Amino acid sequence: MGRSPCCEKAHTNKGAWTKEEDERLVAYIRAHGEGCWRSLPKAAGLLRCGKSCRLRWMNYLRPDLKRGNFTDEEDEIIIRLHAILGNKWSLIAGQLPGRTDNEIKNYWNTHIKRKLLARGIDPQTHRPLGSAEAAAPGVVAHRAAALLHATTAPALAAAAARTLAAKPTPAASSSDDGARSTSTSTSSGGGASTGEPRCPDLNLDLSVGPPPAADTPPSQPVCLCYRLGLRAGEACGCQADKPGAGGFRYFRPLEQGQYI
DNA sequence: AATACTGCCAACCGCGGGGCA
DNA sequence: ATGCCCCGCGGTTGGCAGTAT
Repeated sequence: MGRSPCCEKAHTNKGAWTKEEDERLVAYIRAHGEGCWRSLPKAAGLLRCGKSCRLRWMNYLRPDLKRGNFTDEEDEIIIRLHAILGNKWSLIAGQLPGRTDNEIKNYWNTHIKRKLLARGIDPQTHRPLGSAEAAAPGVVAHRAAALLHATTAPALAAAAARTLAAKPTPAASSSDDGARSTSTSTSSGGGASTGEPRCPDLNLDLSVGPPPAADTPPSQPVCLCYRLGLRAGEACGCQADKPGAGGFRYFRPLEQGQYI
């Protein structure tokens, strides 16, 4: 087939963005909004490919980005979500307003992995280090799929289930610096599951039963964030306290014996 | 002071999926 | 039904800054 290159590479700049380029991009998006990234560079007078423009905007120039260090609370949210979703950085980022997938990915590889290792937890499997058992792909995938069976957010659930089915605890980046310095004792996946929680210090039981202090019966759709112990206005980006409002991320637990 | 090493992060690359003709 | 186009994602790389020797 052969996909054509995304841009005329010979006529595009690469590498770090200059202040002028940033200003042009911001000015254009302010005036026209985010639109077709492929045609944006030309329209904005930038010698960049559309992908580069999108990345620069998404990861650096967007006005709603939260700059600065991650809080401990954000750390814990990332860890919890990673235990369920694996390296689905965009999904994780979706739960952390103002943070980008790239930022979270970098932060994971440089900080959180080390943090987990210091706690004696394998950052890949979220199991105690030294444990002979690794998470069983099938079991984990099925469990995640069940937990994330979506009603109004099929993409999220499907992506999570797909990911975990394909690679339940995706290997960390093999070449990045964080991995270079920390990814030594991790297992390569596979092996039998004992049913033991992947991360014993985290309550990841999202599958059944009402959430804490919930007045919703188990069969009701349940917000993933809510099940993770988040609340709207906190790190949770949805509006779990406003039923019926848009932007919900609801997940309905499967009935007993139900499979996806 | 110079050099080597390490950590961090912005940016790039290639692929997969969805939409559309 | 098929193929193309575009977007978005995850993995990876490169360069800069800080630290150690």
